[in-house]
Amino acid sequence: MVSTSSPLALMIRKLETHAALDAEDRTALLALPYTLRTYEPSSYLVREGDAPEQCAVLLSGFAYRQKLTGSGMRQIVSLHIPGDALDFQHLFLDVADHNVQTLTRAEVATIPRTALRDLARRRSAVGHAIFVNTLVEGSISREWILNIGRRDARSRLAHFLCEFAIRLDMQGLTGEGDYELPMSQEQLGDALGLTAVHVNRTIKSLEADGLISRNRRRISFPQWDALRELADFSSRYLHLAQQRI
Amino acid sequence: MVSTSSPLALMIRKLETHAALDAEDRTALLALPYTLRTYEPSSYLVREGDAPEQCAVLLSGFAYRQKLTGSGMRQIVSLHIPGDALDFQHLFLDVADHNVQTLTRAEVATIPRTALRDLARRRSAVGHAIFVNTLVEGSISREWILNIGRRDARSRLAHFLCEFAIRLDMQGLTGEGDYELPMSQEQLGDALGLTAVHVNRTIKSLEADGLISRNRRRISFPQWDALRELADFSSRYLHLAQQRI
DNA sequence: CTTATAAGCTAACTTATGTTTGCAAACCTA
DNA sequence: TAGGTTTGCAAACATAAGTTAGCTTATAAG
Repeated sequence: MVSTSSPLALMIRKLETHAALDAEDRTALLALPYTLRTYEPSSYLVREGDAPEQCAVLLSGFAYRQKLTGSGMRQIVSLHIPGDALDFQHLFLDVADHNVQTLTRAEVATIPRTALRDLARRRSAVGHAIFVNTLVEGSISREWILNIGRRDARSRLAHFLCEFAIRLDMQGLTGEGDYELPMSQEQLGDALGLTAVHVNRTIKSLEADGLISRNRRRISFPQWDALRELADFSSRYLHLAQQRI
Repeated sequence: MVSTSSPLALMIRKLETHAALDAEDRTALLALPYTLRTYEPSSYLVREGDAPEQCAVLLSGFAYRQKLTGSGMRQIVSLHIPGDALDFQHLFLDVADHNVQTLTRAEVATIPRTALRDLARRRSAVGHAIFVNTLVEGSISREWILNIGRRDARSRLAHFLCEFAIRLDMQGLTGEGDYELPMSQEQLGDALGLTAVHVNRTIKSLEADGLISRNRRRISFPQWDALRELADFSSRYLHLAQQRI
């Protein structure tokens, strides 16, 4: 497996959940130049309209993509956990169409996009892995559209929580069966297309039904199957079992 | 430019809006094996759970991607116009995570995914063009999440109409400044996360304000700038000016 | 031409979600 | 310890959007 000594190891692990890489691919990825930096909560990593020359990879902490309406309303369009690449878009798109912001304090490795682009071209398995990663992100976006467009607040929140828990599990970032949800109810609202007030109501309602249980932002799922049922959650869209070609 | 004699010419035109292809790339694309078929309205081209071996390209007519909730509610997650590839996802993802359905009668070319995959690997400009196409689709998904999550019905519908008109224009499919909107109000609702009744109210409201004008499904925009303003529409997310590398 | 069907339209009513506001607990930072 | 700031919580109220249902107008089929 991958050496855990390099900060990029987690990104490689993520890429390998959807595509096969051989030893040379991994070596080449580990040989990529990068710079490490720690960001405070709410720091911008990418701003809409920017022409980023770097690709950011999240090593620890959480981040999200976000867009703003002309009148200043915020919509979080994706949530990212350690190991996620935040910037594969900008390998080939020249202008950022959304903002990327840290949720918590976060360590980020930035790779010059030319280096990554060259590697993707040189080693087709790497290019393939990046492409598949992008496709899976696209699938998640489609599920979010469904979730926001057609599920009521309870199911919508439940679905979000299921996705969050499962993605953490897949990256091996899970604790004792409870999860630190790293966002305020305001931010949850921004992710779900709801107001903070209604998120609060909805959390309370799930809690009252025994579907979640929590202590500050630490949350656990005493009736996982019931929650999953309410959420109408199927993990197909995460493509976890993607055959590695 | 591209010969218009081949049915695949329109797909090539689409790919070239975001990436440069040389003569050899075009020749190779035109040499792809394909079968032509005409589908009736509402035909399924891909079903969630399928493992498609073909890539579908829309030559004429309209189509959409769609997901269903456990309780049977439908959400349209993207809309497609002639020239759009409906299936680049399935070049590298093995199981479909959504349904693809025709909106109108439609001509579709299907290409064996192995052939396209090989070509993408052999000619990196083609692979690049496909990747960029996918990235732009991802950007559109993010804008839809914002649209559905944070804009009210009037802006949401206006935004949808702006996108539709501009995308048709870009593909050169536009008439005299009016557009045939190929969907029922029910389907519009499914695309916008609204009910058909509310779509009707909202259309009427835009019409009463003189922002749109229509005759059956033929629609025109007597005050384009005002509509665009209401829609909070910026075309950045369509990446129309994407530099062709 | 007649009928059947789907699409558009409208109205009355219900409800989920948004808005505003205030307060209290937790958290930071000095 | 104090003071400011963010977050969570709650209640009262407002409203956008959903629901149901019926009626009209196109379009298609016989």
